[in-house]
Amino acid sequence: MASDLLERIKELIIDRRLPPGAPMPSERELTELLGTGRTCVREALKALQAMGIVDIRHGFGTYVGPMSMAPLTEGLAFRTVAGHYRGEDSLLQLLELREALETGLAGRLAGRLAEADLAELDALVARMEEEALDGAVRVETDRAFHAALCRGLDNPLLSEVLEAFWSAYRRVRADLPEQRSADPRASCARHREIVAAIRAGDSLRAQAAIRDHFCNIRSHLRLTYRFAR
Amino acid sequence: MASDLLERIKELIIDRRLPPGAPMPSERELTELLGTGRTCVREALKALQAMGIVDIRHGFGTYVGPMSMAPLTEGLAFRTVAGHYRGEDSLLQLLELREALETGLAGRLAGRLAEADLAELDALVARMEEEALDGAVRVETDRAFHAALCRGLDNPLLSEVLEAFWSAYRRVRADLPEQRSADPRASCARHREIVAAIRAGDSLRAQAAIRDHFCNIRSHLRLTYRFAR
DNA sequence: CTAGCTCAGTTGGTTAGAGCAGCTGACTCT
DNA sequence: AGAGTCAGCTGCTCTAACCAACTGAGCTAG
Repeated sequence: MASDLLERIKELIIDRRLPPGAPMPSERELTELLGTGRTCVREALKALQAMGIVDIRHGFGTYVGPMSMAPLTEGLAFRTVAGHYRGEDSLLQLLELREALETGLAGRLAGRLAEADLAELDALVARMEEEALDGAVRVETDRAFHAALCRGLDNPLLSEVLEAFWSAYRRVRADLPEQRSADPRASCARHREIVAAIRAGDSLRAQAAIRDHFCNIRSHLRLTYRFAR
Repeated sequence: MASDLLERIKELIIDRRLPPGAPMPSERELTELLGTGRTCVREALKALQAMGIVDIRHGFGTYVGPMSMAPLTEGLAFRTVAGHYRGEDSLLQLLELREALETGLAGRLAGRLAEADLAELDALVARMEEEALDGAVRVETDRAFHAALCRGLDNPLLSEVLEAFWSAYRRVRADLPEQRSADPRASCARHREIVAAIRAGDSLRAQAAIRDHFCNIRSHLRLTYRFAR
């Protein structure tokens, strides 16, 4: 009877055309509305929260979630860590996933990026080079670069999914102890080449640059694996 | 106090190296183990279930989940439907996401697919053509084609993510009423071209074929949008 | 009159206890 | 030996009460 509670709450959101950020009925109201106990309502809401559909704020209320892809990060990171500890090359798989997506992106992106976006990418690479001199590139800078890359596509979903993959990768690297980082100088050069290729409108070159970038990361990853076993 | 219950249960899985399918402690045991009420344990488990980390079976027990990307489908489909009803081109975004990923895939796939896989793809296209004569291509056949495509990559994560995107797209199309389907005959030809390009080892041609395929779907989608408004 | 505090009333968070419902396996009766 | 039953696991649902976070109205002190 209360097994399709999740669906019914989803329907409620759809039917009422509730936009992200809109307040949901309170737990007590939902309890009456759906003719079920509060426990079940709460369990359903928790599940919806895990999916990013709903946003629960203690003492304040429940709201329609931002519908971002952020929850993906959670599951993906966990899956990857768990797989890693069981001896799978899950981190490598995650990296390949990102590579496939970004490669496909670069193809469509080349020559279609506004000069403003290109300038921002230039600035980010410049900052990377600065930071590389001080030792290591800040994580935020790298994230900003990848985020700026797909902004030009005008596809929020794509951006968020990529961001989620990136975060998951990052998180897993942070969770796993043994890590050796790549040469930051070489990494900068690769980033610069990516921007150059896109500016030149050379789709093939852009893809090659991305692939090259990932190939480098991958080889370092493999090194890590070898030492870990 | 019980706010990081989720994390603690995840840790439990990691620490005990529980593989997918392994039995979790029962709710009552977890209650004692974590020193908290049963309600909270259940809420946490529900959330974990929504992330695919745990698999709950009534009257049987709770098990470590398959860690598949299937839950992604849920959230993605909902987000897309909700966005659509609010006037966004969310379905188009989802389609572009798939396109970017499959394009990136095709690049790496070309020439690297075993003959056995290619033969299977051939067979699937042949079946499509048969079904096209009877009216419309069965959904299962299309799914099988896309699934077979990435099997050659030996990257389960990639396959699952793609499958999740595909399912979400499919589900949304089914949920939304107004739909006009593409010409099945033309669709078959495009699928055949994709296989041919990959067999030829022509990375560029394979990408073009995929792009072409999606371009066709997209134009039909746009048509649908125009009529819907 | 205003700045700040307090408190009542909202919301979600947590707990305990009871009973329901699905599944398994051993035990019993035919 | 086979079929049916039942005890004992599991998760599911509900109730009722209380805790904790936050808001906003209203009061108080400056």
